[in-house]
Amino acid sequence: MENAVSRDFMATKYSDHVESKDKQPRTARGFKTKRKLLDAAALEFGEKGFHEASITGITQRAGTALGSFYTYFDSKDELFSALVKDMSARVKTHAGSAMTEWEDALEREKLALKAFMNFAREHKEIYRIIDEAEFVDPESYRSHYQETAARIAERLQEGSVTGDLRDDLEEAHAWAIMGMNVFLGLRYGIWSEDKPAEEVAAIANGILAQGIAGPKI
Amino acid sequence: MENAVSRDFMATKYSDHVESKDKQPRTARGFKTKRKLLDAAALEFGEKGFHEASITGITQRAGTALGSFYTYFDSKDELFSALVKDMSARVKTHAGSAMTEWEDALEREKLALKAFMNFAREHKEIYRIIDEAEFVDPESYRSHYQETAARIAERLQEGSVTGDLRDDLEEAHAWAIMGMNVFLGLRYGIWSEDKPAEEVAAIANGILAQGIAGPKI
DNA sequence: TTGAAACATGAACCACTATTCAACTTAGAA
DNA sequence: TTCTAAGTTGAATAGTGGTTCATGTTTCAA
Repeated sequence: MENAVSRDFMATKYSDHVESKDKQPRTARGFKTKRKLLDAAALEFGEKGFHEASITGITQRAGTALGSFYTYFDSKDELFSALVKDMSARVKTHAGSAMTEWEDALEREKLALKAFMNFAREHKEIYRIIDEAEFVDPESYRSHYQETAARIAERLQEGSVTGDLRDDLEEAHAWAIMGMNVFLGLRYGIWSEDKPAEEVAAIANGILAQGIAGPKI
Repeated sequence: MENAVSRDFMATKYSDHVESKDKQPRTARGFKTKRKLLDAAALEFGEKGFHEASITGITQRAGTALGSFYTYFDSKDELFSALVKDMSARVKTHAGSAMTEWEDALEREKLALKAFMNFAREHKEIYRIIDEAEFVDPESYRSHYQETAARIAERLQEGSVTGDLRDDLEEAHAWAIMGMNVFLGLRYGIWSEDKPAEEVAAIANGILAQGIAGPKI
């Protein structure tokens, strides 16, 4: 991001990915338009999915002309890809900022899930866009989950060091936890909100704390 | 399925869903052609995904004329939907038949995961088709996971009764377990097979058995 | 103030592919 | 064997929507 002009107008939201050269806006007006397109696209993709979404729909939502889209993006795919990378970063940021205060490693995981669930509820379109990336932009999808798992694995590692957690935890444990979180997010964040995030997080945490086995005799 | 003619020719694989009237084959030749189309479609959708897949590609793989497709299916969507429902049933059947012999509820869950992982490895296209249903045929997708979760919940219930499991398990626990399984299946079944199914299943089972907390002091 | 670079506009273009259909072939019951 | 329903065929149709581009407008540094 070498362009120093009007840096203030860069969306804090959408500035973290590498963009194709020559399509960067250079004036305040340009940044504003690009931002409108990005926001509109998130809505359009979130509501309709990649294939049902149309550039026309996006530009209409954004209140710009059809052609303006191509002033800032090379193609529909490129836009989607940019969006996925950005959403991935936002999920990461949000979860990270929710895990600042915790007593032990288990509590930290509980906070992570709760944050994820609330984020999913507030941004259902993000959930859908990342999920659809499995088919539209597989590379980004893979990166998203690999990186997420890596962050979880790191936390587990730290928990092992402090003694909060077992010391034989590995990548697969991280994937298992991530899977729990994602599916609970889908069921109780996206599909329905019939159970408080706190409660869902408590249930998942219960599994991590002691498993589901019956009391030993 | 009221048609009694040539019932022998019905694919055991693809006969479990309700089909649109008037498109059923009535002769041996017809059943054979429909079967070829279904198999070809599973491959085509599995490889390319719904939107990249084409009817032309499907009929070419099947070795039939383009028009023959519409002798048996109303549309591309209808075919996909039929496929999803069938694959869902196959996953269910496969998992069920793998859980016949077990000592306790936890072992049963381990068998379920191992069966699922092996199934995913052998039928990667099924995994992808069901996953893509989230966007192409949301109803079927929802049903698939709701029903899967319901079966898990039932097993948990039984485990509670026998005392193998805690007695406060509910739907959310089933979803958590399902999420674990699905993500482990994705990571160690579809993306890579670098870890034996047995080992992955053991890890997940370890979580269910005792959680991931460190030894109490 | 001014002129060149940015940006905006939307009609037209174009490639792609799901679906239709009318002519033709095959199966199998009577 | 015969005749009709079932099945096959692939060229033609039709609708869609991503992308281009020539033209007009706005911005802002000099």
